[in-house]
Amino acid sequence: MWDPKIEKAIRKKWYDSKLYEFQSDSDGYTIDTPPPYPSGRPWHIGAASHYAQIDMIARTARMIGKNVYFPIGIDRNGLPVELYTEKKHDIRMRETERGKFLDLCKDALNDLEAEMIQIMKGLGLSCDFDNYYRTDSEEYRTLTQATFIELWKNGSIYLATRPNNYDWVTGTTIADAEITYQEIPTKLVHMKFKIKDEQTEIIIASTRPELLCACKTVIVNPEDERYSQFVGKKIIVPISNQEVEIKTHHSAQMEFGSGAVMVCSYGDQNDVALFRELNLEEVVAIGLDGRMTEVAGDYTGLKPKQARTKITEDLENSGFVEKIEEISHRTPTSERSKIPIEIIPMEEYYLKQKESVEKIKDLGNQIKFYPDMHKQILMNWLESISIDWPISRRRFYGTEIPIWYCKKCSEPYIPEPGKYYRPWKDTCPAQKCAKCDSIEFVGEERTFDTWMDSSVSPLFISKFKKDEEFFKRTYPTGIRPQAKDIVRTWLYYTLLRCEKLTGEKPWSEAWIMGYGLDEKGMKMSKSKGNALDPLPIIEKFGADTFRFWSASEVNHGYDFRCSEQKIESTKKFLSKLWNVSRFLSSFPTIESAELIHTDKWIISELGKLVKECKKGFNEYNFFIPAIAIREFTWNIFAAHYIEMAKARAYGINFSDKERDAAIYTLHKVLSTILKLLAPITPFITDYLWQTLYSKNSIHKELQVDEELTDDLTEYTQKIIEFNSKVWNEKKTKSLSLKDSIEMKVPEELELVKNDLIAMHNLK
RNA sequence: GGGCCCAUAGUCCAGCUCGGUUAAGACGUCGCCCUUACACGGCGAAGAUCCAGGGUUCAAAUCCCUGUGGACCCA
Repeated sequence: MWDPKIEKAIRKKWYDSKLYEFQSDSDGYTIDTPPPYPSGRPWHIGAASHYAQIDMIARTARMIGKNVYFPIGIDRNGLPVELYTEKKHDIRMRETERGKFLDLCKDALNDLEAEMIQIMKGLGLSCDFDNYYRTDSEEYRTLTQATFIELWKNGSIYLATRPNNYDWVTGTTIADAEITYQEIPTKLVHMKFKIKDEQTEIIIASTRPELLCACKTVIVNPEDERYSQFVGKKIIVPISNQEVEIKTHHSAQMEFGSGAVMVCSYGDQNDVALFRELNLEEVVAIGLDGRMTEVAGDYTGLKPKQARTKITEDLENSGFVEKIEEISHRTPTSERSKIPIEIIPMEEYYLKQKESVEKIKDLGNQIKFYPDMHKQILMNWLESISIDWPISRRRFYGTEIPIWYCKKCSEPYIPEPGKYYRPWKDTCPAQKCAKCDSIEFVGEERTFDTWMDSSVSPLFISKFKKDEEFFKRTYPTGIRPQAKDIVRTWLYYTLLRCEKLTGEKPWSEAWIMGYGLDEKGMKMSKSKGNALDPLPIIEKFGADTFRFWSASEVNHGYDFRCSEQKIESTKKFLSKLWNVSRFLSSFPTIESAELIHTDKWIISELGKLVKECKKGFNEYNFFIPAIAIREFTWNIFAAHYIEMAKARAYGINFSDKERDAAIYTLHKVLSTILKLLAPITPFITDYLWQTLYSKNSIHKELQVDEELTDDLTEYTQKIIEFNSKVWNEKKTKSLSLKDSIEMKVPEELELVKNDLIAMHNLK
């Protein structure tokens, strides 16, 4: 029986002999492997499946003769490790000395990373573990900073104070791409606003009454006749008592609430747009600590949620409330901390992206997507880009923004690219300010959005600005494999950065995989508690079982369900393959033979299989070969051909020539199956290959090609039907399968008659 | 509100591009069976109004339209 414990020794042999080494001095096929983030156990089973499939891409490419450059990195920048470290040591980042905090993060990452690499090796990945990179290494961060410096110099980056998405739990700005929307139950408060100098009231509904103090106007739809008489008049905001003008704007929906909308800085992105468009004076009602500022009067210091409760009570007590509705509101929340974000004006660094949208569309169209439908995710995202990308973060564990400012005149100093800078602790490389000659500088304390690091991965692996010759040979790289959910972030930002820096696409192909879902079809996540830990599953059933499950479970590009039971049952196929091989191992291999019709029949079915597999390999869709191989091996080769050829292979009542033909064909078919399976299940195929056919690894072989043969596949159905008929007949008559029976082979099977007679012991 | 994908046996999934087979396979269930590779097996059985309605057609799971339900993305 196939024992997955053997995998360990096989793996060791591969890695020790540098079987998958890339020849860096000649042209290669480069995989822009996603550097996984070591966020701790359990590693997502969907991710494990994802990396297993990326490895199949590499192996497929090697088997068609490509010199595969398959680097692997670990993404180590960003928020998750900071939160992990805070929790682990029960400390607060901002209350800890920065250097010490960074050290603690680094230690945590090293532990998590070691475990992650063990899992990846366990999966049998054929990437270059000896030279794995880290996105927080001096070398990588130097590149991130150098690309920033270049973009700063060519004017692609600027500082601006704008209303930004602010996550007050983690204390940092976040990009639109880091926002997720959640339906959250909330109260829609219908408030009475009094028109100045009149005895009339207007009802205004809002989910954010705590922002009354930041209300600068009330808008109604220009078409809305109910309010036309009030347009231009002053209205008095309850509680805060400021007077604001009623204006018309098409964004006021007549059907929502009363049709009149209060505009505050800032309840949502529409407010932001209105403040800009109507040139309203911004009021900062919520501070960086996530609490109401002094403009909130009695509510100063409260968190928005508390202030909302309190102000709602006060409004009710003062008779300003008409009614309160319970509604479900689509609320923007931070992808990281899961809390509703606030929109707060802050100064941040921006990378221009609006101007690049058309160029990125072009690049996107130059790239072949597998599957093609997922290109649409990128195109949809490009359509919705409305502001530039805020790239600075008020966090510690990230690549530092390499800028110093003159203490006296605030002139920025940008260092030379090519070195790693830490302005929060390093002294400024400049002697004096270029503008005012002052000699004192203040280092920038902020770090980059981690996508600033990840988005240069194709440049890093192709040695951009480091090895010109290698870069020219390697870039644009071959393929970017990645998951569907980070198209709008990783894929998009990489296109943006690489376009700006090289003017070219970063890869020729993009391969987009779906998500791993739980048994019920829900997205798996640690927080929901439905995440499956891949490690014990791989240990229990072996990497090949896991890999074959991954390939055979679902068509490429679609989301897939994960269940341990399904993975376990996949193991049966490997056992089948093992037993077939065990049977064949009792026969010698034969160079050539004169085939009879039964042999030619299975060879033509084999040809069909090869063709089908090639189709799948060409699209890097391993579902196609996995399903086809299983079907062929189990239900045609083992069930029918082996049984038909068995007597002949043993040489019972057949000539030596006929015997040799059977043996030759058996080995021909099995060795082909092994090669076709090699990219999917590299362990068992290599083991069997070396046991039966060669001293060398199967992973040094080229993939089989179709051979031109007579097409006898029309017999397949007839053979299956006849065999079934005989088995049924014996069953009805309570005969054992080896018992003799009187049945006539139909004329249409005349060509394979002798094998059928021997197989069924026909009279 | 817009986009995208999906809907086929208890479960997963193929077939749909290019209309015509008895709608394939796997898992699970149920019978029978040790047949010199394999009981992690073999043989066999049950199990599908192909989401609904309409249209095109001699013929629709497949093409078109309209719904319904689900997933994801965006506003």
